Amino acid sequence: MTSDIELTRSAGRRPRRAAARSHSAAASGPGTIPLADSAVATAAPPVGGDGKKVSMREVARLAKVSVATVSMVLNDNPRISRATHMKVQRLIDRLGYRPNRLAQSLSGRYTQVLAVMLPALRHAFADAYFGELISGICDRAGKMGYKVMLEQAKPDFVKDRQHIEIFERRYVDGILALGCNDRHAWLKDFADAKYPLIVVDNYFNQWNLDHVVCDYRSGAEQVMNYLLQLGHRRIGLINAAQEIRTSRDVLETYRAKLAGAGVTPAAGWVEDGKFTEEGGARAAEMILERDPSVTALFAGNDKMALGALHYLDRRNMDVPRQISVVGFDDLRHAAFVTPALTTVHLPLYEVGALACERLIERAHGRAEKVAEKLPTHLMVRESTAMAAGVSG
Amino acid sequence: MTSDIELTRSAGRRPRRAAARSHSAAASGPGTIPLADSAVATAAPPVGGDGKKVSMREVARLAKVSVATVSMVLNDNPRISRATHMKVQRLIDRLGYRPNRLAQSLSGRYTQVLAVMLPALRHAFADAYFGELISGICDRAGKMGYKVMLEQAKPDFVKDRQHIEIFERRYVDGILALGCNDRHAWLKDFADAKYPLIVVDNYFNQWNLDHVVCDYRSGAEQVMNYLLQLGHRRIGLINAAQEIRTSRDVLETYRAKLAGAGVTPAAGWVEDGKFTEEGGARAAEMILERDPSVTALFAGNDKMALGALHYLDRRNMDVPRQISVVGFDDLRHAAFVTPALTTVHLPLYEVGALACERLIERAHGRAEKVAEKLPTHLMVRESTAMAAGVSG
DNA sequence: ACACCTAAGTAAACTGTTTCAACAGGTTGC
DNA sequence: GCAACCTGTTGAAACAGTTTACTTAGGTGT
Repeated sequence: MTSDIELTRSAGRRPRRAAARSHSAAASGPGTIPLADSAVATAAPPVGGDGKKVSMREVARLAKVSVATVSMVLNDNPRISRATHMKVQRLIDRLGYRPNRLAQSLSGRYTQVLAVMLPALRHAFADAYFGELISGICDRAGKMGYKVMLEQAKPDFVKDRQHIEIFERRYVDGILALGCNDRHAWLKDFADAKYPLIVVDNYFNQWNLDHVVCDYRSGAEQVMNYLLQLGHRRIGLINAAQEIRTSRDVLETYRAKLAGAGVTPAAGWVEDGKFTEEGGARAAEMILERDPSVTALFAGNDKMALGALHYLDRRNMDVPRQISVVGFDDLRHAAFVTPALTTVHLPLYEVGALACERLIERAHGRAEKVAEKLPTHLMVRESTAMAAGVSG
Repeated sequence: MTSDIELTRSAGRRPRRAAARSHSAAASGPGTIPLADSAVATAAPPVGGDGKKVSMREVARLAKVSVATVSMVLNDNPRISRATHMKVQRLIDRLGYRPNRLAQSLSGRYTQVLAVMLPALRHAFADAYFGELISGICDRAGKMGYKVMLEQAKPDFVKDRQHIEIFERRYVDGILALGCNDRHAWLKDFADAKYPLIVVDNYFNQWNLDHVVCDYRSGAEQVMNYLLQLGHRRIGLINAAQEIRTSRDVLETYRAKLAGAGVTPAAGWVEDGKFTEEGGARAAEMILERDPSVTALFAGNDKMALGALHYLDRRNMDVPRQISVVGFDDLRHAAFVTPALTTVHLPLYEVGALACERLIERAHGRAEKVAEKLPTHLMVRESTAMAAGVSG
């Protein structure tokens, strides 16, 4: 690459003292080494340390106990007496000793790390939807003593079986899969629950996978009820990615609710908006070109709704007087736009946090399947009004 | 918390075979164990494995070589003969053996993990600015065989010295610090370059820290030159966070350029927009209230510029005919707004990627300080025009 | 007075890899 | 004919912890 620095693991030789420990111990009886020997003498907390990093062995030597005892002190094992515990703990504090997590994980059962798997979209990280989920995940993980690793499910990643490899090579204890859909066949490798994985904000019927989702059906129902109540009958749907189960839920709810109101939706009322602003604008255009009498547009996410608003603004159509627009997500941004967007609030932060917690439980032996559904609610703002021609 | 599952590390007892290896070897000469013994017999690739995870020892035993040899095969050590290399490699493939990364890192020098440190903002992950940086970081890290860990510099995190601890406990090889400012005193712990850290898209004069930044001064110069060329003289600045060096660079450039054009900026022309849409809107309002004759607003980031646009729209002011607006960042969103935002393009993806690469070099022994400045350029779109009263 | 029990602590095995020092066995130099 | 070198391989130490099985000392029960 652009650097000529060696990046191989077999780099720079590290000096290995040949069986030095046992000899020095033999030279003077065990524990006769004076305490002032090392960092103990410094009174101040060892910020930056004296260079050498202390190991459990060092602590044990200075405390005149075995490494097993130090380990047990660290893990609050009740077999250790109050006095020894205090003695060792004090030394730990004084030396600024911190257990090496690699050694702990190697020896123990857990890595205390989770992977967040993002779709291979170029701008997945710059997306407010994923950001909300990740925010919830990171907060909860931190509280539970876990670290979070970022992964992207690129074609190569899956082809190389890396989704399995991060477990086999003991990188992580579990995976939180965001933004996945029916085409992500690699997910079926987790259907047997051999390695813990939780699908976040989507679910699958074809594979038996753990999941934590928002209640998209109920959200869509609230939107449709509300629009129908406002007198809308010719309602367009800007949906997306039919390979996503929750998107299909929205579409099905839309159809069912229209049917329930005695309306047969025209084929032209539904258009794919590809989850983007541009797509949403284009979809709005298509729908209104095919049927200019449509009085409301229901978008499958806020981004597409904003795109639609944008298109309508360009066409000088008055939202909400001429046409109503509803989104889905309730991103921060949605409230801060003209007109402020009526939308379905998804508890994405909570979904992320809960998924994280359940995943950790799973990794620690929880047997029952995880299948949680969190409630959504409608945020009525300024982009919706009575259908034109209906008196309030 | 909400779960009663044990989360301690000292969980479930794992059976330990007592010195079984040496005994079984004694029972029959070394290497006389039949090959069909374990997974070797299966012809198909071991997707999912046979349950037991294979270690290097297992591979060595079946290949009738030492673990040292297997290790050298894995690391392509030239001291291993072609024949042995092939024999061992074939077995590795057949068994689906994957080296344990914890053991590798424990034994070796590097963890092959970097931390991305984000500010403690509730919505840091949902931010397009950070998203771009992280996207660049993750891509480059992946290409260089590194994993990326997410951290948030919350007050507790720093108070507990966790920014040091992630090194001491061998979680990571280095830190990429995003969104930091002069108040982040914890950064000075890295001034001595004891542990590798690179400040991303900001820099410090008070602490000697590695950094990779966009050229904010040059970006601001381009904006000011352009606005002055269009005839603007009464230019408002919506800036933010003066504890950020690059923000001060923008402010200083703004003042210098105005002075160069013989303009003394009124005190009321500069207002803090707090990097948010809401703040940008409020700042625009303040500036225009104090001096309604201002003909252009220059915002320190796109979010604030969008907020300003929004405010101007609400006030029915015509952008760009009545007033011009310029942003800074060039987020995807900026191009997709009415009117499309004229802004300074920051190569955030590239900054992230380069910072990542330099950090890895640093972790691997690079001695020279990292201080890179990437060029920016003006994206002229629809939100700017000749100043009112100036003929084109 | 002896077996039995408990509490507190320890030695050693174990996790899975890297790397060094040593070592056979074969060439080559002189 | 033997010292010197080279090649390929190995045993074991090292990394830094956890956990098990054992030991020792002291206290009870009968």
